[in-house]
Amino acid sequence: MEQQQDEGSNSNNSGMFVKVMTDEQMEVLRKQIAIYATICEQLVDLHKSLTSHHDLAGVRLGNLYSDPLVTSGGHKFSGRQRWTPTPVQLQILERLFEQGNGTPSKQKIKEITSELSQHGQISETNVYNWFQNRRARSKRKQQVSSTPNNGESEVETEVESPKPQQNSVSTADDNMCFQNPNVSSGISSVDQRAKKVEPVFPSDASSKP
Amino acid sequence: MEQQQDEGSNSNNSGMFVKVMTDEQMEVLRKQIAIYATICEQLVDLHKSLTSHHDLAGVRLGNLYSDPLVTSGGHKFSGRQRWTPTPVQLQILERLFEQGNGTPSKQKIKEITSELSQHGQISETNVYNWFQNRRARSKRKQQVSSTPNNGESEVETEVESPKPQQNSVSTADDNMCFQNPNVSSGISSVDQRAKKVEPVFPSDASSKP
DNA sequence: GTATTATGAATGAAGG
DNA sequence: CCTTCATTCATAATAC
Repeated sequence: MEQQQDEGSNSNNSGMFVKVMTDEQMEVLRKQIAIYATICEQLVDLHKSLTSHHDLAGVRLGNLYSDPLVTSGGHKFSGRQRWTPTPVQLQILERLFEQGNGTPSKQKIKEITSELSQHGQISETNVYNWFQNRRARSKRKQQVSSTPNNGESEVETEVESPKPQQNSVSTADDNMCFQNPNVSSGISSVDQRAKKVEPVFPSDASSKP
Repeated sequence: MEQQQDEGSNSNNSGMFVKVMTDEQMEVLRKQIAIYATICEQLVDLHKSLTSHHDLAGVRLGNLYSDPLVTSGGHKFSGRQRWTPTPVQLQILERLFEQGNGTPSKQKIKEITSELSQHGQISETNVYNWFQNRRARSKRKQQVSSTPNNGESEVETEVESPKPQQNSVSTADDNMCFQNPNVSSGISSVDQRAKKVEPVFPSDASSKP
């Protein structure tokens, strides 16, 4: 909406069109702008940091790991790579999976881990996860392959799963909460301050681009 | 904050201290504020959406699956079946877990559920499961961390590790990660606009909190 | 380089 | 409680 000179009766002024503000108003206004600027800056920055690599085709998106001990420096992406089995380990694991058909007991896990640690860095969790995933994968594969497939165009079975939650929309000021020290404080303050900003101009600032 | 009718009798101020702006400046200013407001609103909203998932003591955070406003369309939302705590809920839960020394009685569960339902859909079962899982997880973590190795001097010299897998041996219980779905585009635009905003007041509007 | 696939990891829920 | 399953996310690997 185009802002008219609703507030300005100035129109009838002589030549100059001017708005007059008190010093106080001016101060408030300036503060608001500063606050907004700060907020936007922080938020944008945050998002930038969060999205290290731009989105893909719009399907999935990347992510970024924030360093826990950073606290000061910019964004250093200290490695946090997932375990990757060495070929040797993989071989052993595969073999165990075949023979020990689907029963990776806890005790076994320890043994296996010990065994595999001789061939590379590994932890029990890795082994555990590996078996879990392996099994799930196998099962899934079978399911898919065994799907009778009913030559018919498979209809959208899931008609309309209503969203279970997400009702947090209407809540008063349900703000986002981050646990991360860096982020959390930043965001919190931002949010708080955002709330405090009061519009000087009653004109609609709610024109979504 | 109340706005007075400054605009009205802008005429020459008598003894008041006033600042004068041209109409053009006023316009610019208002636009800037509007833009800032919009940006902030969007960003905050965005963050809310992004944090619909959860994470905390764990390692990662969230996800988000739907909502493409930019992506043309024909996008059906995949329904979510299992409960996912909202950030607020998670925060509360974590707190309770810490303080409520590991004994979520049935009665407590009800209370907590009531409390949490204020921040999103939730059921007692969810709370119960959450506590159970949380506990189990903690315990597991401890176990793992308390098992540094097989007592054997770690064979760090993994000769056969063709892959640069510098697996983080640490139990890595603190790492924050945000995921950004299709937000990037939005953010980008926002960012662009933010840059377009030019300061009207050359004065110190840069009071960083 | 980008998009796709494979797979390690996290977690809510169910079973015992 | 503890274990197991199913589902999903994130990322290394790989194809394009």
